[in-house]
Amino acid sequence: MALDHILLGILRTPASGYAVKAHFDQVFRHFWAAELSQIYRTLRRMDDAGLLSSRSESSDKGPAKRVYQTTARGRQRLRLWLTSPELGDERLTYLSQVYFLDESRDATATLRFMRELRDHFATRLAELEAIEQGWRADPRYPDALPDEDFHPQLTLALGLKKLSAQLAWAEESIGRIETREHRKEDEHGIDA
Amino acid sequence: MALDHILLGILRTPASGYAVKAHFDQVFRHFWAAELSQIYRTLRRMDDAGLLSSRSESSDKGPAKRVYQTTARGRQRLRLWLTSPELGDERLTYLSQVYFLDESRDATATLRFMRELRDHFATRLAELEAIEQGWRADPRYPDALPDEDFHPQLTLALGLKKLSAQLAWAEESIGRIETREHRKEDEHGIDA
DNA sequence: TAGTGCTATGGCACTAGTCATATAGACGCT
DNA sequence: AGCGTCTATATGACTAGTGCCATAGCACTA
Repeated sequence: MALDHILLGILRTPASGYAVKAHFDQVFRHFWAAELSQIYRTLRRMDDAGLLSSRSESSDKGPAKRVYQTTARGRQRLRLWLTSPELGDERLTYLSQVYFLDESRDATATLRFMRELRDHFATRLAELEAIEQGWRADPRYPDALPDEDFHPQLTLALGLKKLSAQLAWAEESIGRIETREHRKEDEHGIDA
Repeated sequence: MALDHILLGILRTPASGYAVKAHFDQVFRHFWAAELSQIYRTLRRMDDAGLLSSRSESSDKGPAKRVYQTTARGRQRLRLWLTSPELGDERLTYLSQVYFLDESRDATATLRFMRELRDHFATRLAELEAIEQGWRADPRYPDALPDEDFHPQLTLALGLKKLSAQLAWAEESIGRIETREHRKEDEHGIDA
């Protein structure tokens, strides 16, 4: 039910399904993803349920769009959702891969895997840092921002911290794996 | 398809569906969760597909169990999966809640939310640290561990780093929110 | 011997989400 | 006129996963 509530939050300012998708891709990218098909279906369902209202509006650059907005009941529902954190289990596929990495006996393959991970984290971190740079232009950044900007800024802060941790871990791990490999080679040399 | 491959990894040593569930709850808890119903259906499907083999075995503490084991084809499939990291989008429900936290106008509610988050992270971190303590008993910890223990240890290392980052973020955020509230009160005092 | 709890498997209804595809208006390009 | 691209909405088939429930063996104990 998370997507439902996220839409209630976004649509406090009116937008079309298409625009909402853009919002996900740009703003929510680092903690939530959603497909258009899923968005449209959910919007329709929540409109029927009276949590969103909609009106048709002509677009200047395409066909008519359906603009949704959170209703009073929707806002009520949103506030209820915000009373307590939802802490579902995280699913980190790449970590389960790391867990079994001994199966690929080849150390080169293991290192390639870990370097790919590291590069991914580095790229994502750079993206978030670019966003942060944009924020810094505001003299009120970070703690004097108005409430509606302060909280998004908090999510950015965690994104930066987490990605830094992940990147540091990847780099350390690569170093540790390399050291292990060298030691194995040395031992092999002594054995031979 | 991640669960499929995780099962291929786990079942390199034979186990029943019930035992696999215990494995998830204990060892994989911090990066993957799975329900019994899902596990049983997946095991059955992969047995049919020839990626797992199974045999019936009597149990010393309950009814007969079906013991599964990864086949040669299954191992092949597992190795293929390990060639490149799967970096799907993370979905952090609590972060989307934080994003909209300005909606609950009440600062007390916001702080309660963040403190609940902090407590959760602290608990989870303590759990992982307890597991780490167990590992430390081994004189080979951490870098001289054999491959099959070294890689699980890497996943634990990331878990610790990430949770530390999350905990630090939660504590900083609480401090920042409190400071904002005090400033608001002061301003209100001056206004009045 | 009845109850409780753990071991063990599995079905059913449901929800969330993906991927492919269809339709169509507006605009610019060739 | 036709083509590509962006805007815009939507459906159908499919996959992954949850939550609830049914069944049942076995051990312990009150």
